[in-house]
Amino acid sequence: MNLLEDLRWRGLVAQSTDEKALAQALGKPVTLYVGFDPTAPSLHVGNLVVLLVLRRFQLAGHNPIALVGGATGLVGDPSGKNEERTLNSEEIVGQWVSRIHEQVSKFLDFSSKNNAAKVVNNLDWTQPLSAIEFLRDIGKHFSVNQMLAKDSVSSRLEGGGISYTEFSYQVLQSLDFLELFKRHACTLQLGGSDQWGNIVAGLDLIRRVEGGSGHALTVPLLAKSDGTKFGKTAGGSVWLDPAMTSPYAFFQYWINTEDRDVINFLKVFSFKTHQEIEALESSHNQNPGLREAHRALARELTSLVHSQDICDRVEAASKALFGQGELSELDESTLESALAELPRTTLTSLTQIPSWVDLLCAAGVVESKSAARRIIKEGGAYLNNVKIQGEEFAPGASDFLFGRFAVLRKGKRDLAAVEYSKKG
RNA sequence: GGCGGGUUGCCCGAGCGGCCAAUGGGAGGGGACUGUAAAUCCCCCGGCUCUGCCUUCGAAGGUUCAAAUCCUUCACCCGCCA
Repeated sequence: MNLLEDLRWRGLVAQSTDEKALAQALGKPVTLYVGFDPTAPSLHVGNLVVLLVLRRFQLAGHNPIALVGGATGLVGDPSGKNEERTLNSEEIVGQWVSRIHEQVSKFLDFSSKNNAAKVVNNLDWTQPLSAIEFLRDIGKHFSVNQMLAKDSVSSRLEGGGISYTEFSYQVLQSLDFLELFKRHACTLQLGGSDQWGNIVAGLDLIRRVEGGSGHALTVPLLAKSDGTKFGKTAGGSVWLDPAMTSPYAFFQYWINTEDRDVINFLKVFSFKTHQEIEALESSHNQNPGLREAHRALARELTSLVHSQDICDRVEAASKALFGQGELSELDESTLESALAELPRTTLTSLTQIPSWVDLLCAAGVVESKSAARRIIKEGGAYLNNVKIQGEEFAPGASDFLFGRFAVLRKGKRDLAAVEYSKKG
């Protein structure tokens, strides 16, 4: 099975230019790119879909380029947005560029002899361009009529309006493709399906300027079966940066995947073979409660994004905290390392323990005292896995396991730790 | 530049002088049932020193015993005209 067939099997092909020509071109190594605009300090799991497709291409022997949009990030892509975005400062975008550059690099191989990866920044060729050059040399190749016809633009003309800035975005992205075509003989651009218009605009530009041809391949936007957005939790996006989404939370996100999505997610995110995935599928169908497929998914992604080591720790914590046994039956060091993965607060005294309400609040399990009271009243507050109803409850020194730890829980799976430590 | 319409809680969207912390839906949260799943049912969903008080309805002023609701100015958005 070749790469394209594999991608199709995984449900990773939304649209492509001439399929036969593309299949033929992929017969030998091609250079391809994917762009990531710095719209946040970190990539999130949604970005991972395309990034991992890029990795699949590299594994299949092709030359991957990850483009970080230092320029396009300053302008703002209207695709998929129904409102104009507020611009971020150059300083901020610059910081994000370097963080994303670093992040993207973790998924590609730069030391390969034959097809080492590259990371580029489109600011490098966009920055030196003067307005006049841009309008004469690039702009002349674009027909406003065609630009207006693009979904990203036309939907905005009907709805929230669009600025000249965002309207120009497709020109910048086209320029990127052209530059990479010229500099690195890059002939294929990958992207999410919302990028189709921008990608083919680039192909047009290459044809007009260089008389060259290339290919476009888009990846479907990943949807969950319940129709909600993939990659979001109550707290927001699931980020790849461990400082923004803890590895523990990251692992839990995957573990909590809905049953009907789990096999699909394995296909999309995992590098397991078809046989391995099919085996997980049948075991999942036989005994979904065992969550083998979920576990495999969580484990593979956590070790890929964080590390094997971190994954092991986090998984151990997950098992300990959600195990059937009593928390007090865990030994001290197991409990300690499990709690290390949770959000935590420290108390410096066991004689003046905050009230039950304050403790939940301080641990960050709830956002406010009102929320704490509400959750207590509803029977959703637990101390060391024991439901505590009644806000007058006063936690005492004896509630600290080993004299050191209290485990707070809201609902089924939202945990936090309180640690007693003299040092503070 | 002119005229008209709009800006409400996380989102959509009612309200058009007191009965408004503000109808309804969605998202979200909790409980029950399960498997740290889904579906279903029930409940909750601004904050606090919580039978009360405080801060919210684009911003700032004003009228009034009383304003999300009326007036003035400003900002932004949308439409039509120039």
